[in-house]
Formats: sequence, C-alpha cells, structure tokens
Amino acid sequence: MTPSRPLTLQTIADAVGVSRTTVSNAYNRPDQLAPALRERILAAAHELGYSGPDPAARRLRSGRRDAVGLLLTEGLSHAFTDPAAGLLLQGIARTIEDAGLALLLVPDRDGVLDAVVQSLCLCALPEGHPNVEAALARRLPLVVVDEPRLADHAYVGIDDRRGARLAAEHLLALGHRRFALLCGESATQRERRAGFREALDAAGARWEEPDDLAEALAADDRPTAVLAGSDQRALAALETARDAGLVVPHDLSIVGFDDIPGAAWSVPALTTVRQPLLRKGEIAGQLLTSAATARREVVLPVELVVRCSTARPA
Amino acid sequence: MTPSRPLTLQTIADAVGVSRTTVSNAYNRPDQLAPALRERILAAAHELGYSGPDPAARRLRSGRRDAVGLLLTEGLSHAFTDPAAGLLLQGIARTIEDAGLALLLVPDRDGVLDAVVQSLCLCALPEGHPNVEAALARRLPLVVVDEPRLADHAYVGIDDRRGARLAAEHLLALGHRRFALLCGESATQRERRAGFREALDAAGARWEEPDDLAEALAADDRPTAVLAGSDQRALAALETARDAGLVVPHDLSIVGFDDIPGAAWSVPALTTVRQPLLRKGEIAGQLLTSAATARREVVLPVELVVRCSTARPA
DNA sequence: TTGTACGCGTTATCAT
DNA sequence: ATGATAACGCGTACAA
Repeated sequence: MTPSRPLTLQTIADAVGVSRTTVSNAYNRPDQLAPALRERILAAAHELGYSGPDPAARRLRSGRRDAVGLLLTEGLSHAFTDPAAGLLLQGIARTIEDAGLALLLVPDRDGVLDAVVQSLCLCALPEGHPNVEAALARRLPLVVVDEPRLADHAYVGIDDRRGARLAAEHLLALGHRRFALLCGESATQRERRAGFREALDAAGARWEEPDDLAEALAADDRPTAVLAGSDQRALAALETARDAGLVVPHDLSIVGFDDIPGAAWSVPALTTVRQPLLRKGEIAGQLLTSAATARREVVLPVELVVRCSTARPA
Repeated sequence: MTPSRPLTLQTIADAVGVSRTTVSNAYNRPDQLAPALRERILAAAHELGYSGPDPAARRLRSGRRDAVGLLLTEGLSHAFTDPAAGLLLQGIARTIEDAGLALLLVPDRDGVLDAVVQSLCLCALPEGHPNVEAALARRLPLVVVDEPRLADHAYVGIDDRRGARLAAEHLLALGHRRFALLCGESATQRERRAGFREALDAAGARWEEPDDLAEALAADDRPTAVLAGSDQRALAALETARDAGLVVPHDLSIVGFDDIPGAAWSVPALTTVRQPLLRKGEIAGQLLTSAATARREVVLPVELVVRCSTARPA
C-alpha cells in the first residue's frame, strides 16, 4: 500500500495518458469523449480508487451548491423531537429530495456563515436572532417559515392569531368563562397567545397563564378550559388533568393547536386547530428550490377540528 | 444599487486599503492583526455587506469540512416520519451539534458522491446498496448503524436476533403456540424475523407470515399472538385487532420492537423489546466526530419490556 | 504587523 | 475529439 497523495483528476490523467480536461469531461460531459476512451478512464479511476471530482473543488469552481440549509429554533436535534416540526420537515425533505438536492441542518450562527448551500430556510426564528442576522448577511435566497417576516424574502406561514381566536371562540360558544392559557415564548407562540386573549377579552372572559397547571387546577375557582399553544402542550395538559383526577372533557375542556397525528390518537381525541404542516413544508421546499428570486408570500388556512376533548362546562 | 460583482476578500482589502491577506487574517487569525485595524476591516465588510470568506473556497483551501453526512434507508423524508429513526437521529444530532458540525442529509447516490463532509453515517442500509458502494468509494471515515457490517469501519448496532428471540420466548412462556410474524424486508427486519423463527421453531410452535393480518385473524385457528418487527407494525396490528373485534391482550397478544415513546402510550401499552435508540445515536455521533480512524464496534444491549399487550392465551 | 507568491482541485474557454 | 490555459476565492509559508 502506498501512502499515496490524494487522488485527483491529474492522477487519473497521468495514469491513462490523457489530459486532466479529458478526465473531467469523462465525468461531466460524456458527449465530449470517445465512449471507448471514457470507459478506459472510468475503469482506471475505479481501479485506483478515485471516486470522482472532489466535491469541494467542484463546488468552488462550478458555483453549484446542490444543497439547501435549514435553521430551526431550538437547536438541531429539535428537528427530530417535535412532531409538528417533523411534519413540516417531511414536506420540505420530500420536495428537496425530488429536486435532487441535499438538506443541510445548520447548528448555529457560525454554521450559517459557513454553510455551502444555495438557499436557506428559517423556521420559526425570533426576529433579531443572531441566526437571522447571519442568514441575512449571507445574501442568499431566504425562505421564512412562520417567523420572522422579512421584507423581500419568501414567506410561508399561517394566520396563527386567527387560529387561536377560532379555538377560544369555540370554547366561549360552549359556555366557558374561566380559562388557562398555555403558551411558550417563541414568535408563533406569542401570536397564538395574542389571538387567545383577543377573543377572551372581547367576550369579557377571565383567563390566567399559570406557571403550574396542576396548581391552577386545584384552585377553588379553577379554569374550566385550557387553551394550549400547541398539541404537545395540550397533550401534557391532558396528562396533568388526569393526574388531578379531572375527567376531560366533563370537568375540563382542552384545545390544542397544529393537529399533529398524536392529537387524533389521544384519549380523549384532541379538539385542535389544524394547520397544513406537510403542505407548508412542501411549499417551503418549492420556494427553496426555485431559482426565482421573485418575492412570494403564502399564508395557508387554519381550521378548527372538533373532537372529544371539549364540552360544555359542568 | 450597483449590480456589484460578488464580494471577495479583495473587495474589502481594496476598500480598506490593505492586502487581501490582512483581511483574511482579520477573520481567521485575529492575533496577527492590530485590533484597531481588525475593527476597521470588519466594519468595512459589514458596511459593504460582506459576510466573510466564501464557505466553498474556504473548504477547498483548508480541507476542513465541518459537516457529517447521513444516509438513510428509505429516502430523506423518512428521517422525520419514523419515530424510531427520529430517536436515533436525535442522538446523532445532539452530538454533532455539540461538536459544532452541521448535519447533511444526503438524498441519493449522486448526493453521496457530491457531499462535502468529513465522514458519513450509513443507517440501516441493505448490503450492496448503491449508496453503500458510493460511500465506500468516497474513502471517508464511515460509521455504520445497524447494517451492513463493513470490514474496517466503525459500527454501532444491537443484537436484533437476540431481541427477537426474547420477544418470542416471552410469548412461548405464556403458553402461545400459534403466531403471526410481521416483518419488513430491510436488513434489520430480516434479522428480527430470523430471531423469531429460531425461537419458535426450537419450541415447535406454529407460525405464519400473513400478507393480510385482518384475514389471518378471521381464520378458525387464528394466531393467538403477534410478533412484530417494530413498534409501528405492532401499533398497526393493535388497530387491526381492534377493528376485528378482538380484545388485546385477552384474545390476542402483541409484542413490538424498539420501544418508541408511542409504545408506552398506546392502549393497551405495548410489550416490546427496548433498544437504546438515543444512546445508539450518540455513539454514532461520537464515532462520526472523532478523527480517530480506529476501528470500533459497539453492540448495545436489548431488553424485553413487559407491559399490557401480552397475556396467556384465552 | 503586513504583503508576496503559490497552490487547493476543479471547470470553462478556446484552440488544435 | 482532445489539450493548454485561465479563472474560482481563499489560506498560509515566508519574506519584508
């Protein structure tokens, strides 16, 4: 075994006795070559263990990137943790894959600056986040999912606030007057919280945002309904209610948001606000793939799905 | 707005009135520069909208890749579909992220050949698959998860066959004699099937591999137990049994494999063979990150988790 | 502390 | 059909 310098086009060229250009053509422009010669070259390459032009060099020279980058809110592994994110990413991945591109999951700000990609997708990032700044600095085609809204960049999202109002109004219509709100601090969560409050305040209903739901449910004038900013939170609330000895929906109504698959399987099945996560991902994927810098904004519809976790207050 | 040539180090150098090297140093070797000058350079860069050295060029020149590649069985979007894969990938992602690397999801054979990565992870690929060949050709550090076993490459997996035997023996011990096997065609699925058969044949029990479980359950001497190659299949079987009017575990016992989170939530909770998916991912991640070409093989333990989907036959 | 010079491995152009 | 040559944008000895 020779410790052998790394193999390059030139190595093969020398071995076969042709020029570097010809070897390059053997890989990239088969029509520029006598088929027989091409065969000889490829055979020699295989024999020497050369697997083709170096990807890094090829990218520098050609300007092609053949990959799109993905930035998520809560770190990279979040992609595989959160069912809602999973559905979105599935939509993106399908489209990207069909286009023959790779998907680069970017870990942090430095990763953004260093990513060899043709476009970047920002998923639910807080406005002003370092990653957003970095992405903007890259001057690449950007596609924003959900947040933040960026002038002159493609966008796909939903009307979170309206969805939240739908949920709240459903419970109000059932006769609920005392609510617990369960929302996080992300941009979309804030929108949803705002929607809940709008509807609730308009109806003059009472609401709180408990630090500890279990505690709130133990209170004397406990809430009769929970408005959750996501199905995951709603599912957790379901558990909390069960632990507290409350029967859903008889003692407590719960509404989620997203309509992840698990929402339909839970017992009782979750009433929730559906958003077309898969479709959202597909659209994001198309936006990422299309060379068109054309500014486009897509806002997808939301829809209340009434299942079994909501009822009139006892 | 000038249509401006793409910005390079030289652009900034010219603007500030220093050499290209100095600008490069401002980014890569701060100690080689007067802090004041560095500030001026960075300011000018920011002003001009230059976001730093071109990632592709930097990679070619430096030889650093700062990303690891991931190859999955069933296409890219599979990563976000399958809960078992999700858990594994979560483990990988965490480790990769901690190392400051990006994660490249590679779509196909061409993607493998073209991936700008420092190492590749093959997850449960069939032996001889084009992607495996391509990965081998790249001559990069390879880490195999589950399958296939490759000489001279890092490996992490479990003893699928033993896990399957555990499941089968559990049911045999309960007194079952007629079984339905539900396995796929992937390499790991085949191993598990083999494990089921070994135990069953050794006990002289009867088994079938029905194309249609519903049909099999309708038969006169229907199986009293189902051995599934994954929790997903087991969960589907649960549904099928319910639709057939069978009560699990009274009328039918079902065992899964993997112990995904959903296995504990189902009704009834699933008896299954647990494998440490998260840990498997973390180890794969470490193997991918470590520069060490040292060959390593890790086989993680499996364990039977008895919950509520199995009982003595009626 | 700064600048000069030389690749890194490839692809595109243009000549032969 | 094949080959010489010039970029691509950058990193880093080494000299100044």
